[in-house]
Amino acid sequence: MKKKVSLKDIAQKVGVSTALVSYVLNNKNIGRIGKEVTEKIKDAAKELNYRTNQIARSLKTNRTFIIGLIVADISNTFWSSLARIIEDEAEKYNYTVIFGSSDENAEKSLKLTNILLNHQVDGFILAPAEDSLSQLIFLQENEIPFVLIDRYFPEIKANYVAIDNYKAAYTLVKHVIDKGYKRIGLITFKSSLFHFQERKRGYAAAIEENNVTVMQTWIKEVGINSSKEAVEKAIDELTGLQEPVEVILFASNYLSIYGLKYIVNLPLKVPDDLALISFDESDAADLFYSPVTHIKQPLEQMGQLATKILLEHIEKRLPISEVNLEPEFIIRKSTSANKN
Amino acid sequence: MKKKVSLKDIAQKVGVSTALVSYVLNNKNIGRIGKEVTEKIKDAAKELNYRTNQIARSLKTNRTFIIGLIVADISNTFWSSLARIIEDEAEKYNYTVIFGSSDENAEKSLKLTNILLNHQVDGFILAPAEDSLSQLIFLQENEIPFVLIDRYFPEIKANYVAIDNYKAAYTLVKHVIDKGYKRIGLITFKSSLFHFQERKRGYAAAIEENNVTVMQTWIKEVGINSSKEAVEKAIDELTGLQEPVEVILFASNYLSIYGLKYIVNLPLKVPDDLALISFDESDAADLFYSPVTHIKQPLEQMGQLATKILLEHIEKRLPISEVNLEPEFIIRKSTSANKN
DNA sequence: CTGAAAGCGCTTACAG
DNA sequence: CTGAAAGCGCTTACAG
Repeated sequence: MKKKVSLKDIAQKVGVSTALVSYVLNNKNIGRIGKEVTEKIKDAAKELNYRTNQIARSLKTNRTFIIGLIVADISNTFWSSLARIIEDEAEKYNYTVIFGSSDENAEKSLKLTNILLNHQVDGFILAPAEDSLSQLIFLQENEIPFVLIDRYFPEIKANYVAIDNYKAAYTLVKHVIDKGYKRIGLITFKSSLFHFQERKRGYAAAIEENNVTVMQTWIKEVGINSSKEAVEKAIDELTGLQEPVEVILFASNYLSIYGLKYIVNLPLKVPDDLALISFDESDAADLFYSPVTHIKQPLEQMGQLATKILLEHIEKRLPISEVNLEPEFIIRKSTSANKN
Repeated sequence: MKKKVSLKDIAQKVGVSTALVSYVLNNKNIGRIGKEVTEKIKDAAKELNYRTNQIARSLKTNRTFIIGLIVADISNTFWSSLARIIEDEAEKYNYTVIFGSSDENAEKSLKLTNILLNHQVDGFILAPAEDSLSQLIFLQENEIPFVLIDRYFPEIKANYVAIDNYKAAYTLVKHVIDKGYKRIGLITFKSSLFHFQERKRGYAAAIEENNVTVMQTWIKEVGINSSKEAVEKAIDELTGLQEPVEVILFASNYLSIYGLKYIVNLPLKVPDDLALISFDESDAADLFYSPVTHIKQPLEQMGQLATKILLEHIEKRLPISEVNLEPEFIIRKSTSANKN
């Protein structure tokens, strides 16, 4: 790289101190510095194509205007959509985003957090992995601002933006129960993460409220980084039961995409042989031959609010924001058969 | 934020200079510093939970270990998949990724480039927008390493990793011509970007080679940030011609996703009434009732190579790398009708 | 109204 | 073998 032009270069050219140049270029010269000098400095800056070295500035000001975003996997459309919204919102406040994918792995997320911390990010937007509570506590102890997104940790009081997953799952399952379905399967992740537990709890509550006992064989929990084969196996088992399940609830878009790609090639037909409900929208759910009834999370709001809350907390000490957003419940063809 | 512990804190605690601490913590003390002092310093660092301030280091070393990634839109699965691959590859070399979405807009991309440059990124991986050639020339003049991904600018000699888009389009169209199709429509972007021009050229070449003249009414060019309505209108026009088109080629996944979501609700049936071919894979193309024959770009290779080339160029001056990768041609049901 | 000086937290050439 | 000193490129409290 060519050597860069610094304040000093401008100062020398104009014949003033770097201090003056800094003041002028940062518009901190209101009613202080003579108009002539100001002009000269601005001209020189333009002529030399000066570019402020944000790193030097950050070292002095203790602010980088970078926020760290740690998601499960940036290549998943749920997270990449959120990333885009966060990027746009951050940009409004002149912040830039540096990101990392944790793969739902606490070790990886710790490593990422440390790297981003070394880069002196001003704060984090996080979708923490299982077993990463200690990392959050560490951030709190060090007074580093962060906002949880999509997720919630009941053990600590922290900023978060999410939906009520219990209610969302309950709504989905209640919908099919009202249609007359009894045997309802769940494909979810084997995970202690609160939102997955809540989804399971909501699922079970809706069923039991209807005086049906949830069979353990109805619940399939796949490893959080499972391949599609695990999902396929779960579907086979649920539909191969002595009394096969009449509905399958997918607890995330990741699961439903794998599931739909498998079911599309199965002889059984949706919704007549099997009804489908799912968390999260996806192109797959839209273009499946029987579009899937699902819960659509308000990504726009989630991303924007998370960013806003984070930036406010970076600016000043504020009380914790705990935000539960209302998801959309979208009814499609996959639950349109009549069981009554 | 709490005040951070610095080298000075460790130095004071142990009673040595910060220089010594720096040497020890960076393992630059081989056969230099006494074992005892080394131990003491390392212990103190651990005890105080020292974290090196990457920003201070960068200011001194002129290296941030951050690469700037500018794509068209991180929420598009093509770019987010690439982002993930680049993230993983970069991480192997201890680099982190800071990203931005240009929305195919040269002004926005200029702004992004400047911001990332201010943050002193060590180099860029870029999918430049239309009319942003001057930005690339600027980077070259300033000797800032970059690699183009997915795109190529014939006007300059620069590192790039892409596929041969002419050949890819030709292959797709040749496939349907061999099946007996004559009237083939193209939905692409109104864009001077080289890869889109090449796709159009390959499309036309395959048709004309078959002694058919390409009708101007077969080619629909929508604005590069069009809504889905523009794609829908294009489809209506192509299928509503006096002599309707028998095949539609979508020049990107963005176009085909919108297109498929529309066509799925149309009375005409794929592949019998209309055959479909497309660039890029997608869940939509997979789950469309008649899965779509397409060109699959080797994202893994593209991302990894782009990252490797960039990092090598950051490390040292090297000759330009121009890489054309071989895409996969995937034949599916959408072109399975027999026209002969 | 203007600017010299100190300092942010590192690294490293150099002197001892 | 060890470490004081300079300096990366900024900002800003403070003195004049």
